[in-house]
Amino acid sequence: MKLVWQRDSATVRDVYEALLGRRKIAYTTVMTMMKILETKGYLKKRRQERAFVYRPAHPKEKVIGKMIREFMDRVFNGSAEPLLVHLVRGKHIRERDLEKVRRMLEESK
Amino acid sequence: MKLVWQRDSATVRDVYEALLGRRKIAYTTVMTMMKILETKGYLKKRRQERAFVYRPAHPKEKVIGKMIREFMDRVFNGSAEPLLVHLVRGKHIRERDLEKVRRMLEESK
DNA sequence: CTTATAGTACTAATTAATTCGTATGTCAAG
DNA sequence: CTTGACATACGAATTAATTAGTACTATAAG
Repeated sequence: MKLVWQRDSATVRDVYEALLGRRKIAYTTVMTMMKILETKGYLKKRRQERAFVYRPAHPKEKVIGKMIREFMDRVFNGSAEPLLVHLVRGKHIRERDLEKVRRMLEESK
Repeated sequence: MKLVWQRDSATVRDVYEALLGRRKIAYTTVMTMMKILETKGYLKKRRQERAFVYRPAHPKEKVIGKMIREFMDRVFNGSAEPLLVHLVRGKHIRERDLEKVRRMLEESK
């Protein structure tokens, strides 16, 4: 998914070659993965020339939002607050970013 | 895991009965799950009377911290800031909780 | 027309996770 | 001593996810 997002659209070959850099994998494996992502509704495909070109079916923001929500549901029974607390209190986050968040919160007041 | 945390310690039977409330499941299934959690280092067991009593092997905070980090790595390539931004901007979080976070941030300044 | 190439479709093998059954042991009640 | 309740150990069946192979098609080069 990330790879398709980065490129906004990508063929199986594009993704295949990008993945090859990191690990050994078969071309058809990538094909299968992308087909599954398609049937699950994360990618759309469109024939272009000989090959399929895949693009995201939904805006990235939306998908990530859904992932966050699922994570929250699973780990914190759906409430965001404890997650925030962890993030702020733990050493997950750099001081510089904290400052950014402070400002954001001020604005949205 | 959640169930053991809630109880601080639990037998297979405890967990089994708690799960039964939600879905049909076999006693031995729960046993296997807990044994796996043990070999993976999430639970410790200790014989008590006839049965094993399981307790968390690590403090809950620590485990959850690890899960958050893994999630961040996977989804945001390891940086916390975009996750924060999502949480604050999206409708994941109630106004009341936002206020709490604001206060926390002020204090930790 | 033949062949090499790049692609898909379909199927199959592999691996990992989940769920459960059977055999067996222990203890307390009768 | 026998039986029933309750436990574990071990192995196996099931299901889901991941990875890959083979057959077939279209196209462009020669």
